[in-house]
Order: sequence, then C-alpha cells, then structure tokens
Amino acid sequence: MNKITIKDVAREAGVSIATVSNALNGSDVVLPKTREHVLDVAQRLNYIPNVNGRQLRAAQTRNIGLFVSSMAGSYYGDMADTIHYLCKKYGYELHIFIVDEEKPLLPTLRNQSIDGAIILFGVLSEKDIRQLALSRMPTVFMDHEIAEENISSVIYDSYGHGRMAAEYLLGLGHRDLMHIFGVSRNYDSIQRQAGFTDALRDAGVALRPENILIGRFEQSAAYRSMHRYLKEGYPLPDAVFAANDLSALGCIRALREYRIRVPEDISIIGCDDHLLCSYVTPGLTTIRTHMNELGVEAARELFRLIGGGTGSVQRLPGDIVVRHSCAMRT
Amino acid sequence: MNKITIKDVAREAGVSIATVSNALNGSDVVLPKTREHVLDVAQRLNYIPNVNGRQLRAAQTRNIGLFVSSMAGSYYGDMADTIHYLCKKYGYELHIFIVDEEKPLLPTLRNQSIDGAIILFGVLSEKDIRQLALSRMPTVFMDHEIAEENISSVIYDSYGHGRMAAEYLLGLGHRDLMHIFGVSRNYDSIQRQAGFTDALRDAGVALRPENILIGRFEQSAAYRSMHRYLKEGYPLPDAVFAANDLSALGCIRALREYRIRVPEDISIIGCDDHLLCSYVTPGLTTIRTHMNELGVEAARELFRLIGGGTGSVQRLPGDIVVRHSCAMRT
DNA sequence: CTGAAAGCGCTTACAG
DNA sequence: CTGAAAGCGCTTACAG
Repeated sequence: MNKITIKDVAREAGVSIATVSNALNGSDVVLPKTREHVLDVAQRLNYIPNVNGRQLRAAQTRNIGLFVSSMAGSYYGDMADTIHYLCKKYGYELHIFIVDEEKPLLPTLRNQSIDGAIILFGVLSEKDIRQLALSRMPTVFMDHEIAEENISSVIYDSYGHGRMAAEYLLGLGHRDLMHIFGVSRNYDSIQRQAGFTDALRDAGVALRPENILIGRFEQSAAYRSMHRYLKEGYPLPDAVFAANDLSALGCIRALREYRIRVPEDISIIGCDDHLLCSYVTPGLTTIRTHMNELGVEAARELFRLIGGGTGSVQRLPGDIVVRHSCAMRT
Repeated sequence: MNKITIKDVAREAGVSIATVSNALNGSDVVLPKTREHVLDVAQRLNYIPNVNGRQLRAAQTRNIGLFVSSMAGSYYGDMADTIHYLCKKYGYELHIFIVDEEKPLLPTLRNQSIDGAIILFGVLSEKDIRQLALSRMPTVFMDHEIAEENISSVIYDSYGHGRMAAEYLLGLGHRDLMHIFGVSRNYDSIQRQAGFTDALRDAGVALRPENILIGRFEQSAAYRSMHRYLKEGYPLPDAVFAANDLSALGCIRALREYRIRVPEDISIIGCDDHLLCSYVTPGLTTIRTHMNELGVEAARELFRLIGGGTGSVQRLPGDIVVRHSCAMRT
C-alpha cells in the first residue's frame, strides 16, 4: 500500500513541501532547476496529489457536477458527452451524478467539491433554491424556468413545440386532434400541452377532453392508453401530437393492432427527433428539440456564471422534421 | 456566502466539535439529549458537512467510480443506471466519469475519493496496472480480461458470441459467410471475430479474406464498407455476421440500395440486441449480450472485492434472439 | 458522556 | 527563490 504524499516527495527531493507544491502547480516562483528535480522525484515515486487535501485548502475545485435523473434510453447520454467535451475545453472535470429522488440533492450541490452545477433533473424545494442562491454556487437548470443572481436556466421552448405541432397538423387540414401527454409534474410536458391547446383554441378548434391520453414519455404507457381508447370505441381522431417520440411509437403500435394505417387513416407527430424516428416505418415526423445544442448552451451559460455573469433564462426553439407519419386530410 | 462549518454548529450548540461529529455520525456514545440538540442546531443553520474534510480523515469514502468512454448511443446509459441502483443498495454513491483518452486515468482512480472502480472503458498501461494492483484499490474491468488480487473482470463471452453466430448461420445452410468487424484494438471485436472464424474453420468452411469488412461498430462505416464491396462486384455472400447491431443496420442499408432483399437474398445477424432491433423492418436477428446483467455482475463483483474477496474473471454467455433477418438457404 | 488535541494532505501568505 | 507555519473541515484515539 504505497500512499505517497507531498511530504515523501519533499523529503526525497530534499526541499520543503511548499516548494513541492509550487513546483507541481507550475508556479513560476520556483527555480526551473528545482522544479525539474521535484517533478522528477514526484514521477519516480508515482506521486499522485490527494484531491481532498487540495480542495480543502484551494478556492476552486475545477470540477463541474452534472445531475441527471437517469442515463437510460439514450436521452441524456449524448448531452452528457457534449457537456463533458465543453468542460474539458474550459479546463474543468465533469462529475456525473444520477439523482436519487429520495435523497436531498442540495448537500451534494453544496459539497464544495464542485465549482458549478448543471441540473438536467433534480427536485429542489423553495427553501433549497433560496439556499442555493445564498451559496452563490453557479447553477444551470434544464428542467424548469428559474433565474437568480447565480442561477440560470437553459430549456426547451416546449410551449413553442406544442404550438408548432398544433399549427402543423391544422395546416394539413386536421380538425379532430389528440394529445398524448407526458408526465404530470414535468415542466416540458405541461408546457407542450399548454402550447398545443392554446394553439387549438386560437384557431377556434375544439379538443375533446377524452382526447388527452397519458403517455408518460414511454412506449408502453402510450400503447396502453391508445389501446384502451380504441377498445372503448371512441371515434378515431384525425391526428395525434405525442409529447415525445417514444410515446408516438407506442401509439402507432396500438393503432396497428386495430389495422388503422399511419398516415392514411391518422397522422402522428412526435417530439424530440429520437434516433428511432428515421428507422421505423413509416418514418416519424417530429419536432426536433436540439438536445445537444441545449447541452452546449447549458455549459456555456454555466461558464458565463462562473465567470461572474448573472443568471438568465434561455429557451431553445425547435423545428419540424417532416418524414412520413403525417398526411393531408383527404 | 454562508459557509457553515462544524465549528459554527459546535459554538451555536455549546458543545465541542467532537461531540457534533459524533452526534452527526450517529455514534451511540453521545447522550440522546445532546444528540438531538446538536441535530436541531445543525438543521437550523443548514449545516452541510464538507466532504473533503471528512474524506481526508476517514478511511473510506463510500464512493464508487464508474469510468466510461462515452455515454452516447444508449449503450452504457442503462448499465449506468443499473450500477447506480446497486451502489445505492450497498450504501455507496456513484460518480460517473467520462474518460478522456489523452488524460491518464490512474490519478483519478487513485485519488482516494473512491473506494472502488468499475471501468467500462479505460486505457491503462502495464505500469498503471501494476500500480493499481499495488494500490489495492478494488477494481472491475469490463473491457478486457484481467485478474489480480484486487482486480477482476466481468466481460462478455465475445468469443462465444462469434461461435454462436457462425453456428447459427451454418445451421441455416449458409456456406459463403461474411463478417463486419468492429474496432481493431477492441477486445470484444477481436474475440468475436476469433470465435466466428474458428467456428467456420472447425466446420471446414472457408471464409474469403475479402469477406471481412470494417464496420467500426457504426452504421455509417458499415454502410460504406458494404457499399464499396457491392460496387466492386464481389459475389454476394449467403449471410453476414455483424460485430454489432448498428453495423448490421448500416450493412442492410447498403444492400437495400442494391435491391438485395433481407432475408430472401441474404441473411444478417447482429450482436447486442439493441433497442433498434425490434423497431426496424425486418426485425433484426441478433445475439443478446445481456448488457444490464453485465452491469449487475460487475457491481456485485466490485462489492465482493471491497469485502475482501480476491480477483477473478467472469464471462457472460449470450443467446440468439430470432427475428426476421435470417432465413434458411434455399 | 464530553472535550482538547493531533493529524489527514494540501495551499498560501509571510519571512527570510 | 525557498521554507516554516497556519489553516482548510473534519474524525478519532485519548483523557477526564
């Protein structure tokens, strides 16, 4: 068990630990010759600085924390890579944490092992937020809207996505619409539905209350909801806006079992532009939400905050990717 | 900037910092009454223990590190969730790090901010491995075979996967086979190819050298290789074993452009059982590698090592998921 | 049961 | 340019 510390290096090199520290940290006060010697010894002893010792004393950690609810399903993976890439570019390490809903997030956030945080998902109470604001820890939220001195959010324009879907379907001549809703307390879900229903209302088009199904952003839940809907004999709508692509696919699966053709009998538009969209048949028309750009903007925003900038809210617009799951009303 | 330390709590509660520490850590030496009082004060002051202070002193960190090359593409995301779940169950925190190929991995590993590591991907030199062995840090590798006192590996039986694919295709009557290779220095790639070619050799079936194409585990690379193969007018093989599902899909895309039908004209088997397999048409027959179980086993193995167990090598067998991309030779 | 004190490994003014 | 010393926030023997 060779636990080499700065002391060992100092002794071996015949200098003080202060000099070792200075040499190692590239401080230019130390004589080049001394420096090289220290570096040599450190290398030879396989010296690895202890982060805890360093961080206990140092003002900054050069670590960024990324907090995610889950890494599954290819949603956040790409984004994590993107954020990691940017952190590296700015000279920071990225630590990814999967958030445990039962465990308070705040302690980890305020641990002072990180200089800033990007929260892709995390439940914080009002009180937590107030504390976070007081702590001055630069933080970027991606799961809802908030702005404080040291807190920004970089989010999807989910309200806009909802409107966009509605307007696209209306433009194809559809009038009897349906929405596959996501998750009740999810900000994007709520916003997408709001945008969708507002656009219908603005166009003077009624939405049957039974035409809002629960999809929970999952294939299976959307499948079950749609299946039940058809089984109970409700009239088939003209078109469906699903809160995400997976639930659109679940919906299509149920329709297929009833021999209802997409897009001949019903049009479907999803949201996200998931990898699957271009693989399935028919290709799924969807709203591209630019997930990676969201990651890029979040990282940039975090570094702006770390650099002393003040919090703001940023919304990323989406656009429609037309494939083959929507058709003009005949 | 309210940075509350154990000192503040001690002062406010009118006790020593030792007592605060004991109260907070649930040590039963402290009088219940004192304990509650301290806990109250800590709560009121929003005290959050500093991890660095603690870890500098404490023997264990209760942290596990997971090292991944990339989180993109839905490969490792599910596994990360699985491992996180198990860590939680064992009372450990999981820190996920995306490995930077240019940056030495060893320092992070030996940081002593973690009690153990699972390495899904990481380049370590012979010397690094020796040091790792000396450091006694419990470590589980998933990207190649290795066993030391404190080091285990839990890996796919990739050689077996290759054999399995070959035997399945031979069993369908195919004799002119092709392999879409993955990445040259990847352990699983090499093993899959070895298993495949050994099985052919054992069956006395020749493999044309030009029938090993480069797929790099990617759709696009496999597409390009297959496209070039067809363009140059080589005879169409009976069946293809692709090193993973994505490259199988790239291969299919190229075939489709040449109006070659799967499985009527050519059979294709992939590897992994990626989410996509059941979505594409035709459904992709593949070798299920049980990625999640691999994660489960890796975590279990790590905790066994942490508990004092000694290193071993564990291989997970795969099995064939039959869909619609392979047919009997007619 | 409680507290004074040492020490974990490091950085950073401050002397020299 | 170099070193002695203080101190970051905590835990843990050790006295009392």
